Amino acid sequence: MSAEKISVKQARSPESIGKTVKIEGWLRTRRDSKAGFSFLEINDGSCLGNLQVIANADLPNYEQQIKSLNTGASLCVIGELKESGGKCQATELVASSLVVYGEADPETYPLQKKRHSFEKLREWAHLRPRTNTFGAVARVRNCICNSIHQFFQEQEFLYVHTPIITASDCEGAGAMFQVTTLNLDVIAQKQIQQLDYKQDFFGRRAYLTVSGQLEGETFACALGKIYTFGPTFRAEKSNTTRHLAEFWMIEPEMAFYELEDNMALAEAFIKRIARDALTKCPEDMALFNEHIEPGLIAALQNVVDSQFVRLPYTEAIELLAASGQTFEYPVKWGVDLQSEHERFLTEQQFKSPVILYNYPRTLKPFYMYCNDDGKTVRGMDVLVPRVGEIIGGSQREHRLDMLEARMAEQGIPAEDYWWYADLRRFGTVPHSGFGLGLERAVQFITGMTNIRDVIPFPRFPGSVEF
RNA sequence: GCCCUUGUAGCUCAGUCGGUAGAGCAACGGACUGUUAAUCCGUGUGUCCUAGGUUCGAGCCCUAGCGGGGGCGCCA
Repeated sequence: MSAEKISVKQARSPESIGKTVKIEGWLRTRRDSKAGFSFLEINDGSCLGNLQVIANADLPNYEQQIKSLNTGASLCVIGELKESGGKCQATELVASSLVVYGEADPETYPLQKKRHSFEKLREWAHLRPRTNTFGAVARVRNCICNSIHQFFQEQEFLYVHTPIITASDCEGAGAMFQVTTLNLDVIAQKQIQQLDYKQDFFGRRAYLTVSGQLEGETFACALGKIYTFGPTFRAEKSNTTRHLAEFWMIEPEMAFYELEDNMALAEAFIKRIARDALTKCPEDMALFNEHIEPGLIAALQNVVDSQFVRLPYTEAIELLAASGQTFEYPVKWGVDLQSEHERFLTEQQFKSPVILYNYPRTLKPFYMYCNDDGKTVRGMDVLVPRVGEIIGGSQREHRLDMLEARMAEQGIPAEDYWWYADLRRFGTVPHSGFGLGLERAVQFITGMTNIRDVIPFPRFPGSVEF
């Protein structure tokens, strides 16, 4: 028999009725009817829904094998797709042959038909993609990544790969993981006090990157518009629902863009990601809307349709001070905004994404463009409901004298950044960029509350099991 | 790093006043003419996180440690 291999997603479509097909996937549940057949539900990850398979008793391995199949078993089914007699699906596959690739012993297989807590599923990170929610997260995450590339490629941005191992501390964005080939055990045995990094692999100290921004700027200052999309590392011992030690970051960098252009790009970018998730993953988004975050779809549609609020830091402080709210951390000009303040602005005051900009220069790193008032810099943060800061960016300081002054002000050794300063020395241009944390975007789109559940294998303090 | 909370069956949890542990689900066996997290009947299941301590007696009280979750800080 010639049978075309198709996905469960294709097989669930009424257009496939009448075809003889081959389906391969994993069993989710089995229901027997003593009328002499069993219902098998197969999932292959191509979509949220399962394919219902009718396994009749005349199959040669029905009594021996099929009747004792359990959740988790892997199968190959060949048969004809028919219109389903049931109400919950359009199609069903009537098996003419069923091969079991591998069984899943119900005594030891951890996953059940019923739902598990996300906390428990984190202990089975290797099996959790087999569940509805994590399958949906994986598909939406993929959709978001695809949107990101399309969004930039359509506008003639170049995808640039910035290094993962770096010598520069970049922006002081956080504690860094050190990369070394020095033998720590030997060093400990010999009780060496002073390490000679000239003996190390790179001849000096090296780290995992905390941002590709500075390297990205070098390409923007040659090729115009670029973006990076890669892994990023922070050795902070952060224990929250929105921090990871290893995460993925998207960093566009654009020559000839000022802060307003940067804000416009960031807004269009977020809207594009949300719109694509809603239109391309309706089934998965419906699951999140129903089981994870009620009202999610309406809220995202509102994000797509509305204008983001743009609020200078100084006005935000005035607004918070006049709000009548009591905050744990009092607000006054010059202090950094805390989570509670950001949450108030985006969740209560405006009920929409908010772009805060023009921060006090003392709060922000040396590379941000200094405004004429001498007090503020052209930095911006995009805050969204539930997640908080999803994007951080700025117009970059492109005036050499100002950059050097700011480095001195913040105690940054200029000699380490000679190549960065060269961009200002030779053909400097106004330019801007921002960084989007992919996992925070996935949280925002899916409504998942813990960032550890939107990345396949989360890294956080004390955790590298998988 | 700080604060709060939690740890009991494969999973979710209950466990009163300190008297040596029990529900639902899953699993297994059976029933059922098309089911949809099927339904109904029956069966089994324990290092009560670990180590000390108090007590005639500890799942329960005390101390320390370890693990999980949440909040804060750092940020994306």
